[in-house]
Amino acid sequence: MSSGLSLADHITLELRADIIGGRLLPGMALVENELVSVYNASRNTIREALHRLGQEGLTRYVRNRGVMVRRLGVEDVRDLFNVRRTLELQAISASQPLRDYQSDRMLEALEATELAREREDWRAVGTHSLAFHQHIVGLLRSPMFDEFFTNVVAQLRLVFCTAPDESQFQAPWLARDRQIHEWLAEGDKRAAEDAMSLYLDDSEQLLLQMLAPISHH
Amino acid sequence: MSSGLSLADHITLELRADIIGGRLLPGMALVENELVSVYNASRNTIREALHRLGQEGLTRYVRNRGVMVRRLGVEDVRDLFNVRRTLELQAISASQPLRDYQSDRMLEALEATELAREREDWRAVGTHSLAFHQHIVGLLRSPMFDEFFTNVVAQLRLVFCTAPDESQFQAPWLARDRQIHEWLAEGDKRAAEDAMSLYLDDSEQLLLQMLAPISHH
DNA sequence: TGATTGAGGATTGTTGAACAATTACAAGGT
DNA sequence: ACCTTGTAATTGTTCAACAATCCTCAATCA
Repeated sequence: MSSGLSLADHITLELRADIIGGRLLPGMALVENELVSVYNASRNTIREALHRLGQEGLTRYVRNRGVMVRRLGVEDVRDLFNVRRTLELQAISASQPLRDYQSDRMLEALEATELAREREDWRAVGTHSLAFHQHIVGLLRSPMFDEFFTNVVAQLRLVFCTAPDESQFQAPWLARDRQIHEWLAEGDKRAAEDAMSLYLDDSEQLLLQMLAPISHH
Repeated sequence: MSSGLSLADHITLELRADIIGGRLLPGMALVENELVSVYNASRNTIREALHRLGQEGLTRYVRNRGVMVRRLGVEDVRDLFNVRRTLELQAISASQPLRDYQSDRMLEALEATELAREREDWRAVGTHSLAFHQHIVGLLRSPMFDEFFTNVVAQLRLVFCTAPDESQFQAPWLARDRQIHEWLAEGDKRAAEDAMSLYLDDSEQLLLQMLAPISHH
């Protein structure tokens, strides 16, 4: 067990995977005692993990009432896309010509998206597509933004959990991602930026109207 | 003690204030047992507070070795200013005409800076000047960015702790802040953006050359 | 009926002590 | 000088207990 990670780290990891993977749905309560028996850890360790998830924005914390998987609303999604627009568009417009390893990492993400689509694993499609966008933000070369955007991505995946599967292939997201990468690789930042801007608008629109029916608290 | 805040919250608050206020200097070890006797709290509670500060980037955590006040280096400062440039310049260039309450909040911060300068409280000068810049970021109207930038500001204040006091008044920062506000209030975003860009460049330059001598270790 | 109140139970907040695991440091042998 | 080794200090984790708070739901009263 000398994995270099503390037990609380492991539990945080597993809980995060369960939330992001949709096995723990928004609104579900995370009761300390239950988790104690599930993970065979002490309450203190569990608490540490829960607090951490709270700071990542994956859970909601109410004093004396505990932790529940966060339920993201219309306002939250708007904020998330404000952040995406600011960071992703800035990353493109301020980017130097793509280095090989940067382009390669993006291509890997796009390939993985393609594979996931072929086996109709829509959750994985979302995951890998977001990985592509994380690499876009990586163009800013800022460790702080990288870490911050990791949380943004996690919260977006949480929104996807609320979504019915079909909505994933309503639009050719993958093709648009590829197009953006293409333009970036060619050095046509203007085209890439415009495409990304439209992409984000459409994506936000889709999520918002998917969330609208669930607006009654 | 029904302050609505948990004990761990209080201790986190006090520790953060001590770090940012320069009473705990970068490199100092935060030993759990010492804090237990200082704050009359149990180790678990202390640990919770320490972990939280770590996630804010104010402390460094090494497994099995504990927590120490973070020592920010040249790379960290460069990252911090990358972030500042991205957010503050974008906030200005994408801003709507200033609402009264927005302008008022900025003016309050500038007045407070002025007062602090008159009583030669250089730490307070830095604090209130940074509050002005936090309000700039507030123009983005993004709760996520607001929270994120709060951490950025905290880390910058940590850098100031390393600095000798004199460096605070080498340049007329306050006048430049005022000028930026002026241009913003008049709606001249271009001028405000350019001034802010220069401001950030100079500020980064100053901090970097102040940090250069301490680059060993 | 309908609103209020008030146990009782469940859950979190906090403590204190204990032990294992890891690290730092110094003493001693080669 | 270099390598062991042992001891102390510190963190990692567990456990059990109790206080504080909140929720539920039934009993009470207008």
